[in-house]
Amino acid sequence: MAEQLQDLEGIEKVGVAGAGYLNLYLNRRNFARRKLFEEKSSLEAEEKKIIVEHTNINPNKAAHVGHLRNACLGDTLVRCLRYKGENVEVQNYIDDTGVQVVDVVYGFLKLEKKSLEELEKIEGKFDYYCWDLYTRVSRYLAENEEAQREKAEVLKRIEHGLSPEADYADYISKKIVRAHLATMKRLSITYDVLPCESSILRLKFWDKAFQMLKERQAIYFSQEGESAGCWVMKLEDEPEREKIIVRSDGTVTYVGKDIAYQLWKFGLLGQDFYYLPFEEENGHRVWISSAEPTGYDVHFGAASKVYNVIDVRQSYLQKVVVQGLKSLGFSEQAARSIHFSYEMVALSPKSVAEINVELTEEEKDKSFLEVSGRKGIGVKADDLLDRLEEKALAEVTSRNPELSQDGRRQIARQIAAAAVRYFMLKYARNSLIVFDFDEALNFEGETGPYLQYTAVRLRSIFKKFAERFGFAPEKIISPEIIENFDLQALTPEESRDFWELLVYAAGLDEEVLRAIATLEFAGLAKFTFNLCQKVNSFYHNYPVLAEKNEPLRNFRLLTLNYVHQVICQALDLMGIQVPEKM
RNA sequence: GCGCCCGUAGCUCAGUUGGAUAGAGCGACUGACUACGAAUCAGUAGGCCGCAGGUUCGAGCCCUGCCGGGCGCACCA
Repeated sequence: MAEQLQDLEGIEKVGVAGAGYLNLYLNRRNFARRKLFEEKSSLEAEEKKIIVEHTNINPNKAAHVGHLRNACLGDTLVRCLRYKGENVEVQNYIDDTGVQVVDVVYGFLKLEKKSLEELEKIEGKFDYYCWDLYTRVSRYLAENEEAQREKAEVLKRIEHGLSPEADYADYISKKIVRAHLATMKRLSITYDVLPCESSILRLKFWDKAFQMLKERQAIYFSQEGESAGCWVMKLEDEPEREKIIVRSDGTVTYVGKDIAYQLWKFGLLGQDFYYLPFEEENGHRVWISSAEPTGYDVHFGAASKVYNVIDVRQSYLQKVVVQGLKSLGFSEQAARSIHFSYEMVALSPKSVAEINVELTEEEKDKSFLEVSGRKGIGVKADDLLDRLEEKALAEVTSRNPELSQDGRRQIARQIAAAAVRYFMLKYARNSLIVFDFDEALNFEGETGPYLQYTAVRLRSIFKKFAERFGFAPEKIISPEIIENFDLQALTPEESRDFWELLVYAAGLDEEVLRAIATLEFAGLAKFTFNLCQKVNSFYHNYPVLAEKNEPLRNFRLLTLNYVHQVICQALDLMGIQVPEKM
């Protein structure tokens, strides 16, 4: 085997290592030249169009840490796919007519007895206001059967678009969606389109999907048993189980609507929404669906592959959706419907103690607590970001007192966002995160701020280099440095460290492909962290500015410059910005 | 009851389709700022990889059983 591999391109020699191993030796000079100067990304798109759906927060309360995990994972997937060259559309589904919004509408109508005008006058953070109201309503509904009937009536009126309930739902959900988008913007997360459930209902997407499902006999009308009078779907791998799609009163369940939505995503419904601009910033426009013609000639959906970022608890329902596609004969699309599942974020007892909620005796005994909007158990995303910014601001101020107030605030925002994003990515997706403030507020060790700090210091070296030697690193970056530099002249230690650093840094593309294939970003996070550790150690051991030997000095600068580029690229993929100073 | 997930250092977690001596961070302990920024770096200690079988030349990883924890299995979303 060793002999046959002898002629491989870029391979210097092949050695038999024993124990069944072959060692391949790279032609080092060629490898270095290719990595440092020639090779750009060799990745290429494979899909016509990819839809990534993430965030999907019920628009009835503030976003919490669990939602942050979803959005960070989804946005990082989007960034990785785009880096690979894919055409990606980001969707954030808005369940603006669902029971959670109805609860809050009911709360405003019955508990608060507020008119729409009064509602508009509420001061402070509206999403926070609703957070509290939602827990009050939930408690009230649980204790009051008559209220549940009243709420059911409100739900029906909203679904049919009747005033005033539907106006409340529209006002509340839109206002809260704006709050969510503002929260996500703090983390550099944006969307292309916001498809609304209200649009799906009014444009009768479901009716069309229902027709298709009936025609293909993907669902059938149950005559007996518990599901009598319902339209149900049988599960392929669990034939004894059936899932109700249409209730006996003729209304469609959430899964049914989701099947219609999934069909639309693949362009299989033969119908599209209308769209209105919802927000715009830096030339990027976020569109929202509408049930009425709007005059805008824009279209979304019709993808060749779809990722749904939804927590693991919905695995079963996602399976039903995929089965729906399959039963309709769209096996290709079914195979390209990817449920990107991840475990939830729970709270440590210590964190719960900080958020002022009452716990039952049973809850007090647990080692962690599930986030619950109904019970008001959760760390709000904006609260977490505020605390991080406050801490970061204090740190920045003590280190860079000469910077302006605005400048320091800007940096603190970037650091806070980095801390959150890295925190959400560093864990494997099927590992449960037990959220703890002390851990999340840490800026040292394996954290986002550490990565930023590494990049900032590298930049600082480049800046000082330019000041001292009169030219920027870019000026001396040329293949000649490698061609003319005698790699053999390096000490054995530096040679070893240099090659290790270079080969490691060169692995970014491979890491991104792996992340996409496994939908696992913990590896990418780890890769970036390890690279930062290596380069920190490297420049600690091998100074640039103090080096008297000019070729060696330039060679080191070149090395750091390359690694800096890779780190910045990796950080960008994770949605982490690099501050000027910190 | 059935299905899915987790169990690796005191704590939080990695461990690449089974591969060479199981790795990080935090915490603990030692060192390094008159220095390209100490949010850093160098080092020390700390492991029956939940338990028991099995497959394999080789298992933290695959199979079976058990123990412990979590989540699903709505005419809720």
